[in-house]
Amino acid sequence: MKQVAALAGVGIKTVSRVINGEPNVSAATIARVTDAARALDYQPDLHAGNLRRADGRSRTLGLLVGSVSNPFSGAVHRAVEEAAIERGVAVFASSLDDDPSREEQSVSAFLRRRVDGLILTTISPSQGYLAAEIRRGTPVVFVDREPSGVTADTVVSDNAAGAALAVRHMLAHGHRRIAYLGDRGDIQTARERRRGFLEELGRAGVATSSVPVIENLHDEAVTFDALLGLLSSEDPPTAVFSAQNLVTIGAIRALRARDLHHSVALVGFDDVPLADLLEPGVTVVAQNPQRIGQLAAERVFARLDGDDTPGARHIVPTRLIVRGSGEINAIG
Amino acid sequence: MKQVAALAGVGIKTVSRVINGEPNVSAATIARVTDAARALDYQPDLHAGNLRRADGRSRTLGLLVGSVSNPFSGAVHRAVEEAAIERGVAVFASSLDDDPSREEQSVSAFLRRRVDGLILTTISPSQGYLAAEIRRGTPVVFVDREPSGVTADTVVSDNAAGAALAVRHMLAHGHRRIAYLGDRGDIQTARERRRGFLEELGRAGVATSSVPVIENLHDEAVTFDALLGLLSSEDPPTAVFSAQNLVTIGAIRALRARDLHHSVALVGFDDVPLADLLEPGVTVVAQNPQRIGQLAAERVFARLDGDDTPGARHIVPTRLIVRGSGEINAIG
DNA sequence: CTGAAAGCGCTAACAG
DNA sequence: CTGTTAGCGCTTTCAG
Repeated sequence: MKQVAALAGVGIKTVSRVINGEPNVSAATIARVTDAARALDYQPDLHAGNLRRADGRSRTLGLLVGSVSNPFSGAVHRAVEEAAIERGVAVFASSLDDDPSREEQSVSAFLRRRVDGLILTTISPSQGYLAAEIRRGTPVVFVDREPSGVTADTVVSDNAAGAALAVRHMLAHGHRRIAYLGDRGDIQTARERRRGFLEELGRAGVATSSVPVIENLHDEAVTFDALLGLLSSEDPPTAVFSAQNLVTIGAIRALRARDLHHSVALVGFDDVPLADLLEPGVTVVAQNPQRIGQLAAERVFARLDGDDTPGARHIVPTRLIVRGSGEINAIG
Repeated sequence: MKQVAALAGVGIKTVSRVINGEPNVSAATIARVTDAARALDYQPDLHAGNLRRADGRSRTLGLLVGSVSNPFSGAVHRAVEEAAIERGVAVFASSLDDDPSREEQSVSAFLRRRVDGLILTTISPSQGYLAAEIRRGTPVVFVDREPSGVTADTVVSDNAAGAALAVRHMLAHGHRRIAYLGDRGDIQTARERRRGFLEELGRAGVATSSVPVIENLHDEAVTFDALLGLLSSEDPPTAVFSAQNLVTIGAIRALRARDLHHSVALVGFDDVPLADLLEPGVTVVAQNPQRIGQLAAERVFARLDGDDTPGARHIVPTRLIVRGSGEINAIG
């Protein structure tokens, strides 16, 4: 900045004024400063400025998603970035990969870089470590999973309701023996989906004690093996509810391996790419990750703009997409 | 930091020493400072430190990918983050979305935040605007697409060779009339793939002037329409080479809509999720985005560690994955 | 082993 | 309309 001032033959403060578009600078001076800045390829140091700036804003957000390689996370990221870019805000994005140590590590990395707000997918048993930061006024919004130990804005799918919807759909097609294939039990979202699933079965009069429930499935391979085992058991299910993305794919593979994809029903939670091109098409309870990301960003910016209402839960509806695999009727 | 120093009853510099793990502090003092920091939930301001620090490193990278919602970009992002996290470096990730104005805008946002290095996917006709920054010593690595107007490390797939591989495969199955469905012509990578495609056809003695080449396909819908048109033409192709992710998906849909997916061959460039579960399975020339991201990160860190060899091109091989759609023989 | 003073690049407050 | 001075939170340098 000093170099620019020297080259333009003005004071350092005038350069600052031009860079920030402050009033009270003559057009000629503006032009000279602009030229000098361009000539030197000058980029203002945003962080140095924020050190002294009144609002102290870094125009930066920290985003922690489940896994950058999951389409759900990709969509959330995209929506957040979209909203951020409109406000000239940059986004730090990290992957949780369902590793509790990475959660705190990433948050700390964000905080050291003085982000203006945090959008977090979490896995730790408690987010109490964020209480002080939230009290200090940093907007924190939880996405996809509800926090524990702190109160803050939270944006989630209607996990239990969505799972119930899937169950009702399968019940309507005559199924009574529906298996639950779920993600890790330490993931809050997974527990919600299981709850919705079991409660709906209970309401339909199915003895939930006899329902095949397999959890801690976290990738295709593990799910594949687990479902194969279940299909070979004495009393195999006539329908399967797979409560996550990758679990659904693993389930598809297992059903195909046993050539049961046309006789055992399958409904997945969260949409799967190309699901409509498979045979049969994969019926899913689709989430709305765009909306989740968008809402999360909205909440952060509302807080930054002064909203100080208490943190609330925002629930984004899911919807059933019928494609074939969920409409296979129970036999007998 | 002042507060921590006060609470611990030491000087501000001692706090600094403890935070940075510098030697020459007594164990007792370390303990007191650590306790005070924890009590106050103190997070050092990384940027304030870098203002004065000798190396001036922000421990931050800027990453610009094609589109966060494309699995290819997701994989690159993941690989870069993986490598970065090992070194305690955070990653800013932005999406280009093939908008030239966003390219410079994002780079500028990164630079204002004083990232240590840049990993960029580009779309502008020239990256000359980066010349000064590169000269200044900021490591810049281009991924997926080669830059124009500057020399720097570049990590790309062997686009032309991969396209040629696809062509050879289809020629071996008796095809002579192979259509090319490609992405936007202003994308360097797309031009390379077309070149590889046409040159290989030429080598096989096919008159390239008669080859159906459709470009500027950038999403499923446009591709769908374009291929439908081509299939209805007087001399429809017996095989299709789709030179990009989403183009491949659009092509699959079009072939199915005409019920030609078992009679017209299809080979795609870049892998598609669940490609092996479709009927027929989708034969592709797969890229290795993990390797691309990893290599790019390696190059940035090597530069930061002092490597000052001239910028070079790093080519990541592709490989043909045979799944069915590419092995349909030409009729007649 | 520890602290005081100076300064990184910038903006706030005030003076001209 | 423009420049000067102080200070943001930290590290450096140098003195105890």
